[in-house]
Amino acid sequence: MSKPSNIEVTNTEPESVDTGKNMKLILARAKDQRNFCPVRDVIHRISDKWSLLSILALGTYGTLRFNALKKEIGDVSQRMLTVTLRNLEEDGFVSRKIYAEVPPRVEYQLTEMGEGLMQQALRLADWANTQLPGIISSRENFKKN
Amino acid sequence: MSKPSNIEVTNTEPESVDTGKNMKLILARAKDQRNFCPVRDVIHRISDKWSLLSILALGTYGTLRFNALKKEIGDVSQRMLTVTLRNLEEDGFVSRKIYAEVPPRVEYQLTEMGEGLMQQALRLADWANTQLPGIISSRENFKKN
DNA sequence: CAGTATCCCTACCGATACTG
DNA sequence: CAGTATCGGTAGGGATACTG
Repeated sequence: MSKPSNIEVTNTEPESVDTGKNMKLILARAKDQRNFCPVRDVIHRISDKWSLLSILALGTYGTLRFNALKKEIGDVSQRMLTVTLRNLEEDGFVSRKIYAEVPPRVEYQLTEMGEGLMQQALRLADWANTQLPGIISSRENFKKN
Repeated sequence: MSKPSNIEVTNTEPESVDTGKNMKLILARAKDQRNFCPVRDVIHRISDKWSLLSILALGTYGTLRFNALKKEIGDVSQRMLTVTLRNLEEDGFVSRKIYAEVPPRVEYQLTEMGEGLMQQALRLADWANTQLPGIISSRENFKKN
């Protein structure tokens, strides 16, 4: 649990699925790390209601103050934006700079790791978009049965 | 909402982040689709507690019966495995074949789309693993302040 | 401006018991 | 074997009010 000494998951070939014994290793590790799995961890972080939108907004504008970000996202509550940003900051995806002024000014921006996360999200978005028609028709088909 | 006529997100270059006006389009669409966004949809599907593990198990073994899958995952409740599999089936990631026998036999396996989803997950896993040290140290640093 | 603090509501999830 | 049905606990999230 200390350090991930050897990474079994190294899908450099996006077209092919790892098969056979390698998959068993991956599965075994996934089960092992049930309570501390980096994948689930990252997914959990971006799967809440506002993280992705916050990351996308920061990626778009570079730097945003709290209320500018809030206005940009639109319908997020003040509380939830604070919680979201603190979590992202804690994990190192977002940096937070406080300027000692009155009234206070706080600026948020993506860290390098945060930009990496956004790229992962965009990738997933790309794939999801291509799959969308299939998902929708599958759902409609499911309803009928 | 009917069909995604033009896909703006086409990150074929994994090394670079889309910048400028393209990002604004992406952000605008993400906000627009707040209540029906394919990305959030897919993320939401795989972000629950058991979907990823189920997909990984099915990807590993190819075909599994309900109780075999349950045993493989280990600590999932019967109810939650049923719910998880139904959701995955509804979206077209998992197929479910019922054999008219007594006692009943039901076999689950990944669809083609499900294998695609697993590949996306493995990709994300790969990235997450490389980022893990950074995330951990960021968290520890955060605690101190 | 950029937050906390409080309350409350809902969705997810687990345990247990029952069934075709 | 492969599920439902029911209940109850917990975490995510929103509304509102207050503050350095």
